[in-house]
Amino acid sequence: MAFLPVEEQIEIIKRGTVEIVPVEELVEKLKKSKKENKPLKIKLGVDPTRPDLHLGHSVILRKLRQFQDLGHEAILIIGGFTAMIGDPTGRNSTRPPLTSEEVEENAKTYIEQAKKILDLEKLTLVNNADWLGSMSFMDVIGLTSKMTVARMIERDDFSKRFENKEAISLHEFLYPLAQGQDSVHLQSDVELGGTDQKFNLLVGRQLQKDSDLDQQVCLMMPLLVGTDGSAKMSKSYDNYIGIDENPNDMYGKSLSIPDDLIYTYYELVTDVPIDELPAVKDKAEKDPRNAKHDLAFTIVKMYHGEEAAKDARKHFEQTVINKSVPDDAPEFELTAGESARLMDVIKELNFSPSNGETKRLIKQGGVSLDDEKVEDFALELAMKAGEEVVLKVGKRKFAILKGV
RNA sequence: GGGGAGAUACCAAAGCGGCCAACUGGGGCAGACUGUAAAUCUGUUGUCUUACGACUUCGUAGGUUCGAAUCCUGCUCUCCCCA
Repeated sequence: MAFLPVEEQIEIIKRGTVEIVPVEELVEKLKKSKKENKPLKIKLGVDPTRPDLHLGHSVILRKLRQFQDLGHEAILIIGGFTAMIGDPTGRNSTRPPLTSEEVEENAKTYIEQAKKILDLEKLTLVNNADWLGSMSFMDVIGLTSKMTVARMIERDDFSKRFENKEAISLHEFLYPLAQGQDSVHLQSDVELGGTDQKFNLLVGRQLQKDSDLDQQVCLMMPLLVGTDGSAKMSKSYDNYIGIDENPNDMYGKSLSIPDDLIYTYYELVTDVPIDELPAVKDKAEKDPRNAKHDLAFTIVKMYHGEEAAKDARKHFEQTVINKSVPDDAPEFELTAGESARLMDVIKELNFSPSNGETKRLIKQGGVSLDDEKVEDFALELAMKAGEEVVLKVGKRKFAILKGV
């Protein structure tokens, strides 16, 4: 395929990026690639430790996809070997290493989800255990000689852990080197990573130079702030929107982001064309309510299709705005004439993890039957045949109880 | 190799023989409010039990005691200082 003019490529590549080091080299590489009609090798390494992808991961995967669409070669590295070390980046404690079986299993799940974003047909998929695993101890020592202790411990995450008197295992120092070695092996032209990966990406550049290779350009994407509006999106902070999540949750969670993140989300996680972004920004400021609903709709549509997005919008309007029963509330059958404890019904519906929790909910007015708050937690239900009662637990758990 | 400090619920962090299911903050959940699953305010936050209460929990295994998160011993792990 013919490559787009370099300026146009750059414009697409720059969308949402925080930093490209050095950008001039990227321009040169793109020029050369176009001239020789040879795609660039774009590297992205992923750690198969947490296989649940969310919008935060999508930021960088989408960037990789954009390179694919521009005709370049996307190389996704499953960090099979590095996962057995554990990336210390941004961590305040040592990661537990994985076994190779776990890695394989996680990698499968990862790809299963990543295919929603990447073009698998055109993707080069590799596992760094294939080359890192066969290095000799001597090779490893050779690698370590290229890095100084001072450089390692001046890194934020290490120095913080050091100051906080937390453990840093020696093997964690090898992580950036291993990642850099990937770049040497693949002879990558560009490596993608979050801003927190800057150090690791730069090590790749250095190691390539030491091996007399062309140096990769490092492209850093911002870390997407999660739905809480403060910390980066992460499963452990529970402020994430998973790309595999059901449409209703996806829609609702998207709406829960603070208003000032609306534009950022449009820019980083949606396909809204670049030339429409200014208008979107304007709308986000002037009409945040609708801008956010549009955003939520767009996100659900991307991962579940238009129909699902419409349904999700409807569900949200029904449950949250009108506080009424959603169409998709599950039904729960009760034998007519027999009494059943409400607490048990709630437990069977999985609406509450324990009876203690259920009591608390009831005490606080969080449970209602046909819009009437339940006050007695020992309530016994006795349904007549054909009777229907709407049970609401908490903010958004609904069920239709049916007498059978 | 030597010396010292520490391990508490989802996280952080008090408690240091009974009043401790364990202060406090964060998080979570609920109620009110709201364009919102945002913000704010209030309440709540081990399991079982209608309730009285019972049971499990303070790194781990034992021990002392009427009684232990709190005292003693072994073990595991972590941190600091010196070499």
